[in-house]
Amino acid sequence: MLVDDHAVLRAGLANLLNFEPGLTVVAETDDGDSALLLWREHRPDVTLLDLSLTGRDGIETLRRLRAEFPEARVLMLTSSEAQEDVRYSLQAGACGYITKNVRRAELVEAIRNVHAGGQSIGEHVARLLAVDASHKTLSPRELEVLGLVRQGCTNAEVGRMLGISERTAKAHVAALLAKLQASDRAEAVARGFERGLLKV
Amino acid sequence: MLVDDHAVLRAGLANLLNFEPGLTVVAETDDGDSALLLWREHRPDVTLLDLSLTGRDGIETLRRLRAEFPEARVLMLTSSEAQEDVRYSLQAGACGYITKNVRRAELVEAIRNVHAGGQSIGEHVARLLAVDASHKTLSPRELEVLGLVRQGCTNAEVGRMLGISERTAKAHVAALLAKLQASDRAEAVARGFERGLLKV
DNA sequence: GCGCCTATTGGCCGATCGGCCAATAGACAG
DNA sequence: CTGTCTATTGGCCGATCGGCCAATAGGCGC
Repeated sequence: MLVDDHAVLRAGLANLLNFEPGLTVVAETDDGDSALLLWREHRPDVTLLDLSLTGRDGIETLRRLRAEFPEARVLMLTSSEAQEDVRYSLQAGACGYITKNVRRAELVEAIRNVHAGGQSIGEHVARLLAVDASHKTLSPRELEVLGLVRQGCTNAEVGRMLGISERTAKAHVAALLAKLQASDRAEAVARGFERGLLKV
Repeated sequence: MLVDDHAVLRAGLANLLNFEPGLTVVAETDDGDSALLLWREHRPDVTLLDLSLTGRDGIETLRRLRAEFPEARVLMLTSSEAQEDVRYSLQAGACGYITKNVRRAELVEAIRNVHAGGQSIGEHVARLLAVDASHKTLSPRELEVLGLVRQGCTNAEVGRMLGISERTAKAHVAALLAKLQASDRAEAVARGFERGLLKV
């Protein structure tokens, strides 16, 4: 099954995969919610899933799918190289993660691999994971603060928005800077985008 | 001709377009430099061009192609919705700009349109252009400063890096904040990413 | 040639930041 | 039950920031 918001890629992919012996595309959609419906209906052996979908995002769709069907085998096929995307995908139960610039043969191999029960991580992606592993994860609160800092909030404003004292906001920002290895809030925001914590 | 760093999409697209009466894919590549070579050799009626390529980026490739062959008709086909990407593409002489989540029929229509000498701007993209038009453009120097601010440089450091006084660096940062409508450097960095001035 | 934009620099100042010290309370895991 | 993590708050201070004033010089278009 194909789940991707690029109809052109889906069509092309379907065409391509159907020519591979043993592979058949049984369903496709650009929408996270209908992906769940289609999965129930078709029970595909392998699901190719993009991160950016029309409705709900790919990670959320993956979580819901795996919650309902733990046996679902999902191979992330996306163009995002953000470290957080990779990590959250695998944590949410994806069997693999490859970027869209793979060659045809690699994709087919990854699909067969996942179908056989294996894991498939692109080598480039594996490097991202390694880098990511050295990162400290931000707490939910810190993520919230990062979002406000991104909007230009001062520490006092962050405090007001979250109903906490300015002092506490400062503590969160300080934690942010340390975990993101940033020397000021501007760099912290940049790191947030680079790591995929912040989206455009 | 297809120029896109996603081999899978290229293959699919080629397959798909070759089924359209009157359309034939004569060449494809994932690399900006070889795109120029292939254009010279094949003189395609229409070139589909992505922004992210293996070597040189799409905008640069577009500029070089148009410089050498002003008659080249190029339709940008990309997943970027960054305002600057749209603007620079059209300024560099693209005949159209559509995002990869178009439906097949729309893509084919756009190709025929561009081939006939028209312009093809997706409606979603047109809205981005409208928003972008209200933006003031950053000077090259300001872009440079934004890049340093992103890295966490203080005004003094920016001055040192650029061989100018801290005071001048401050002036540039002040100009940045005004043009990006940001209240501090953190928000300026965020706006930079949102507008496509900064890349992950 | 005149005007606009860009790049450059100066002084001044209050607001804000980031780093240092230390402390309490709740949650969740081992 | 103990320990680690998160969230919370306080004071203090030098460094940095962003905004205000104004000025000069070069480039580019009308």
